[in-house]
Amino acid sequence: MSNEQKKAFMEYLDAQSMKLTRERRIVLEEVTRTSNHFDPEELHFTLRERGARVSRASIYRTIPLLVEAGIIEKVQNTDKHAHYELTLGRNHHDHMLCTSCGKVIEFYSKELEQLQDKLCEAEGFSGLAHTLEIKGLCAKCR
Amino acid sequence: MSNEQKKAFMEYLDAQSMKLTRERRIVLEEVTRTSNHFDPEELHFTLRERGARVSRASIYRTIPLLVEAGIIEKVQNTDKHAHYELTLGRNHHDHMLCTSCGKVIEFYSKELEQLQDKLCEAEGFSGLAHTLEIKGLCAKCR
DNA sequence: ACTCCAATTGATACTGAATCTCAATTGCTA
DNA sequence: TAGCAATTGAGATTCAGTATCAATTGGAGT
Repeated sequence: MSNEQKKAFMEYLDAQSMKLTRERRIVLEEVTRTSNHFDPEELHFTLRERGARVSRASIYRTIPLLVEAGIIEKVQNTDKHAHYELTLGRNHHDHMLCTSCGKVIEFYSKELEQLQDKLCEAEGFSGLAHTLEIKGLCAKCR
Repeated sequence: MSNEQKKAFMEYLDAQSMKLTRERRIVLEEVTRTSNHFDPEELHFTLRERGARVSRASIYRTIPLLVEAGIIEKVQNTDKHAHYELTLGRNHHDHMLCTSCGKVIEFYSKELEQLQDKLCEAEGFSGLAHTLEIKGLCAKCR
């Protein structure tokens, strides 16, 4: 886990008069350690496997805090349950999702970002965040 | 309801050896009649109010058929439950969502579409559909 | 380092959207 | 018009996510 992420969380908690508990530390560590994408149930299972005792309730309670602290973001996808990804300390990107094999391609385009800013301006809209998901077939599946 | 929508549904059902039942007709009519955006529970309630007897189960069973038939699309939003919007017979567009007042701005940009095609090509990806949602503040709320 | 108390936790109950079940009903094809 | 596969409705079920509340704990103040 980068210091940046831990620092951001501690600052957030402090600002809210919240405590950095053992459970919150473990969740943050796991989120930043393993993978970029995760969902709450999977996280719970992984922690159980590794012998870290953190209840399901605490995981569900901690995730929104990490979102609020700007460390993770909810990913928009078709699935019924929520997915998240680590964002703090990583560059912004959008997603292409292969509907055949499930592959996720992360991509970034400066041009795209600029165009979106232009479109927001045209509507008098102040854009803060966006999610773009393109569904289709990856090179292998097409 | 436009003929185009009814025709598309009948063709889809036929191709799947499915029947155009009273219930499916009522759901299609309501979806195309009222609004662009809706969710299943709201649809159920509205139909009850209007005295049309269609069970919740049938509504939940019909919606995926309308999606498959290309008549409606699931909308990606933060909410916990699914939302859909009428798409067949309407032009493609993306959304800006005001996080303060909830206002939804629909917009279209040819430039944006072309840029996405270009980005897909660069990844060897065959894009079929996309959703872009920009969150921020509308002109009034900013 | 110790005390104290509000914040937090875990176990479990609960909620609500969505799906499944199955006997009764109904489109459609011949 | 008959016949049967597809469909329906009512209610049971699932499952992600939330709420409850007694027991525990972090950390500010001393």
